[in-house]
Amino acid sequence: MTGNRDMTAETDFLRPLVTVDVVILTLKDGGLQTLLMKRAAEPFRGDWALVGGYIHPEEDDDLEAAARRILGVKAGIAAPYVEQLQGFGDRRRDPRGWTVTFAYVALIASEGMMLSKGANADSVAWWPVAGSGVEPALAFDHTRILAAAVTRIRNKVEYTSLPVHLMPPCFTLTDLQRVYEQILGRPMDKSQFRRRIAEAEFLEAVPGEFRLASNRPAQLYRIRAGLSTIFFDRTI
Amino acid sequence: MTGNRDMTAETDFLRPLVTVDVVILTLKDGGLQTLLMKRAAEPFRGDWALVGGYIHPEEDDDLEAAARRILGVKAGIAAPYVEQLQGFGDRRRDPRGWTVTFAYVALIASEGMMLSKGANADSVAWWPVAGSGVEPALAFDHTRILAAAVTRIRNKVEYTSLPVHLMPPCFTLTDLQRVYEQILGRPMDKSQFRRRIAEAEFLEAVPGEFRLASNRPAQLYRIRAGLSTIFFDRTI
DNA sequence: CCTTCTTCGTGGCAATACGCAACTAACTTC
DNA sequence: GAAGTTAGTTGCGTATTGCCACGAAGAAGG
Repeated sequence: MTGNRDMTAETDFLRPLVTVDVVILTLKDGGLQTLLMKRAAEPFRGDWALVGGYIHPEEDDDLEAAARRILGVKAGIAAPYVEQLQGFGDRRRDPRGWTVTFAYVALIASEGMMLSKGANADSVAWWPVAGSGVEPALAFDHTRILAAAVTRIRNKVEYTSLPVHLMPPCFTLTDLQRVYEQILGRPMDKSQFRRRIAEAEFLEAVPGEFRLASNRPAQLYRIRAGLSTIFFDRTI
Repeated sequence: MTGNRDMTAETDFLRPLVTVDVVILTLKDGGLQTLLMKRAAEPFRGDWALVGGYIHPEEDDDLEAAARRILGVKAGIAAPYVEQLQGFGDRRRDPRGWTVTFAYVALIASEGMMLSKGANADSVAWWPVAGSGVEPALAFDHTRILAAAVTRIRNKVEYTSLPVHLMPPCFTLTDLQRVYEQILGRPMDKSQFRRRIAEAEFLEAVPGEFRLASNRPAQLYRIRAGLSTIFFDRTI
């Protein structure tokens, strides 16, 4: 026992560095992909890592605001779907000392991703997610964080409308079904799928808009105004 | 812009105090109840608050270890079901300055709860959860944390075997059904309930053990060895 | 203009699951 | 041994699901 720890004033407790790490997921080339940055500084220099940064309490009102700011500054991404995943505070996760992180998951549509190089990385790239992880070993405990994120999203897709955040503003029901199928890794029945979407009533047809090809045109849909993620009664 | 923030060494970033707050839930008197401590110190002196404490990075291997240690030290509770809920880091949540917390949820069986008075509280009590909260206004943002915990647990009960952690080591299927009903607030069909439990195969009959009363005795069950929380295919 | 090709969107069952309620079982009490 | 109470199972009408097929709507090509 150190003896004096429990008697010290609150401000004498050990204070860690606090970061936010964001697992950015999108759908590219028929599967989930995540945005990683190659670390330019020690520790783990040269390793791939999640997009993350320190919280600036003076300008970040809360944790989600910090996540969104970091998303903008480090990856040039604005206002996607952002959800807190979990905190990680293992005392050995950072060789520099005790560092805790709040992990977030962000979903963005495949389009409109402008990648800007961060000050702390010399490279940014999309990596395909195989299983619940990615090919290279990641810095810190980021492999574990990524796995937790992918598991969370896969589970949630089973009973929510979460994949709409991976879609462009207008899309067809077939498009949406493909996205569900790619995330869940299994084919779904067209008839069943459309029944579920219809009774959840979170989409609306865009009047007069159709996707045209050399076949029957498909109705375009968009998310009904004011609605965020919908929870279905049962699995989709 | 302060100008010098982004150029400082990592160790110069603002470091918050880091706490763990545990929402302890049990089933008493026919409903969910949560364990609260009356604060003996400022701020919020005299207000009720969640059981919480500072992380001791030298002795807590990770966040869950800290939660379990605090559970033991502050509430005298050992080894129940513990799950991380969410992190809260709003810069205004603590009037003393920036403090972040990792909120946990703990479920314990109604029996075997020895309440010990913590150094920082002059009173400990169980409060019934009405809706998703509790009658008194809580210290800090604990009302919000409690609401998030109750919502999480209620949702999870719909499709998991989570309520077994609120049960004694041996129990009857009728007991378990009552627990589900009390948490979800609605009656369930006996036949349906037993089918779901049977096909999930996470319970085993305790051979020869029966609950005796002035009527037909009921088979006692226990959780099968090595199993934790089960996710059902559909809602129970 | 008519045939072919492709994808869209809906409709039609057979099989399964669910909700509901009755029924039997087992044990105590009077 | 009749009454009362809770345990545990069975049966059945109805709703939901899974699966597949059919018609619709366009482009392309002869």
